[in-house]
Amino acid sequence: MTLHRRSPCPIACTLDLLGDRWTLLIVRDMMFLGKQRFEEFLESPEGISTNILASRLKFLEEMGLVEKQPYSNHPRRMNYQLTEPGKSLRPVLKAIAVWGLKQIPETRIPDDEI
Amino acid sequence: MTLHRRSPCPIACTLDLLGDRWTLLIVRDMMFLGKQRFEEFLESPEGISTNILASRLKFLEEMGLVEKQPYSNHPRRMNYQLTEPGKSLRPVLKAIAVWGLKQIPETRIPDDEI
DNA sequence: CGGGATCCGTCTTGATACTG
DNA sequence: CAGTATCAAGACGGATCCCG
Repeated sequence: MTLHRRSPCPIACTLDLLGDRWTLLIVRDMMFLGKQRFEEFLESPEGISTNILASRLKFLEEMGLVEKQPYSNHPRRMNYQLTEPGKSLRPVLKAIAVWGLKQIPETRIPDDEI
Repeated sequence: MTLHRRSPCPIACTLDLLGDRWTLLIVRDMMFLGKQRFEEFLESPEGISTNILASRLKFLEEMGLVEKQPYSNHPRRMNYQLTEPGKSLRPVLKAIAVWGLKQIPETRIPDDEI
């Protein structure tokens, strides 16, 4: 969540935004698992905690990668969806997944993930 | 530097290894700028500090992504080079760079970077 | 001089408890 | 259900020290 830009390098800047252990997992859940609600993200096996999830969702929203909308007529039910810039992270997640599958033993794509 | 595996997901596992603001920048310096020495990494504009650099280099070595060798006949001069698994991160860095260039304003590839 | 290790103050993370 | 408050633990950064 660093907002200070360390250099003009696109790799450094992207890592400033997304270089942590959680942010891209939320994007993964949205992109490949179709998750949209706070509680759904909490259910992922990595076990993100509520304050981290809230702060990352807010940051993704501020970055314009995610949009938050009220869910139909439920009072406090929120819906998080990837924007087009958010969806454009797909090749990044794909490259990371491919590398992990090849280089890290015993990683695998769950059945419900594309 | 988390060694605890949160899930079998290749994205989560890769983020456990490389999901921080510094590790992939060292790989970038090796891969695109041909840097090989401690002092060269320190010179990058992002300004990594010596303790962080030392710990990340050690971790990359432990992961088998980097190899450390004595430099010719200089006594303590060390040489850090990417192994084949390390070099296989190229598509990941490429995808990150492409995304950053397109989505983050005022990022650019320095002239000396490919 | 090159390559770290160590200390220390600060900032960030994350687990848990709590709230509307 | 969807978060916020709290607070301990860890990561960062930078200065300095050390060692061949």
